[in-house]
Amino acid sequence: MGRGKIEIKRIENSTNRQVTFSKRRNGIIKKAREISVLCDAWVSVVIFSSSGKMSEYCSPTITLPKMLDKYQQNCGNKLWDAKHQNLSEEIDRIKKENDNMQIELRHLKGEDLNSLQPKELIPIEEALENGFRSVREKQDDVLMTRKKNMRLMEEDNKRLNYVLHHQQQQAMDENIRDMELAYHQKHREFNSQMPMTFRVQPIQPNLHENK
Amino acid sequence: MGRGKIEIKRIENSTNRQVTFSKRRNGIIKKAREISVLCDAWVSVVIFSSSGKMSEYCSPTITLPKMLDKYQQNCGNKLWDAKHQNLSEEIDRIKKENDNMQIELRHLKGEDLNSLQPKELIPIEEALENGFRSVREKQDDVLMTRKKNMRLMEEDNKRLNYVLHHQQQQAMDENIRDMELAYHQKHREFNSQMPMTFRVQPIQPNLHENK
DNA sequence: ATCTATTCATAACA
DNA sequence: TTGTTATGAATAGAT
Repeated sequence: MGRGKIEIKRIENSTNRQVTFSKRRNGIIKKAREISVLCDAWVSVVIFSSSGKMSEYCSPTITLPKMLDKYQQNCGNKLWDAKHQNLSEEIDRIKKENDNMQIELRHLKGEDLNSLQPKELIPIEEALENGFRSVREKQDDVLMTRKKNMRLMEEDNKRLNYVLHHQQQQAMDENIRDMELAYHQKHREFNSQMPMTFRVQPIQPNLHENK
Repeated sequence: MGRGKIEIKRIENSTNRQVTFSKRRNGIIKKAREISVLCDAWVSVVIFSSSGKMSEYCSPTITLPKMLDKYQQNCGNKLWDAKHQNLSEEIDRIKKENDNMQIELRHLKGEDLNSLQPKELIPIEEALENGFRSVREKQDDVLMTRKKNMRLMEEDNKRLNYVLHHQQQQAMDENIRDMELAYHQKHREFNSQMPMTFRVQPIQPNLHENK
């Protein structure tokens, strides 16, 4: 069907293959829909293109899971049993792993030691010693770091305090100078309107001027 | 296609419906096979007639279970039944438990401590201390028991030695007595056939008899 | 089932 | 990708 008959074998031209795929996929799904309407049939079609894109059709009034249940009932093929078995096995495996870890943990915590042979205590003791040593080292690290930070902070603090104090001092000094200036200014103004005898003499600041 | 166009709706005539079903079903499966060959596609077709008869097609190189796995991956639909789901959930649960234990174990063994907050080190240290103490106690117990057993064994040994020695002594004494008896007997027989001067005199054992 | 007139699907092309 | 069309395929109805 088409402009020429084609042989049923893989279409080598990738573009052609893609186009043919699209058209034929639509054709199949149309046919599936038709047969399910015309003949009361239950149909499921799942198609993956070579590039992995999925298309599906499933008759209305039924779902794919139900279809597959029916499929299992019918053909006896065990669709999920294999999968099921795998899961069960994995569970067993993990549970065993779990139990072993559980036991190891309990032993490390000093529980159930009576179930052990005296010789088996030795590696546990060693593990505990190693673990303890590591934890202690880590804690020492933390402590050291903390102390170091503390020291740095203290130094920083000291420095800041010093700067702050210095600035305050400076500010105060400036203030005093300003006050002095203002004082002199005022006096000059004041004295100029006063008889000499009433003029107020500066007390301290200018002592050196009189020397 | 056919002697006349048909409307796509349920075919009321049962015979016609059956015939049409057969023909179209073959058509679909043929098409499915063709597209899978022509286009490298993976196709699964499952068809149930209204009377419940099943037909299927699945691309070669793939099985229906695999198709369904792929289907699940693609569309996220849960095809598996509840039982299956439960298993999956249990696996997840156990795996998480496993991971937690794994981490705890590593921490107790002094590994991966850098991933912890300093505060988190404390309970670990305590656990290690407790564990260590328990193991030591257990070892002490073992030692004590061993010493005690040793002592008991030694005492037992001593006792046994004593008993053994005693028995040996007794046995020897009895032996000697027997020998003496035998000796006397023999001498009596012997001496009775001998001149007096040749008679052998008992040496030690009977010294006290001569006193 | 088999046949065949007809409709349909689609390969090649645009 | 979409549409067109010549052609082969599918199939409805008859046998």
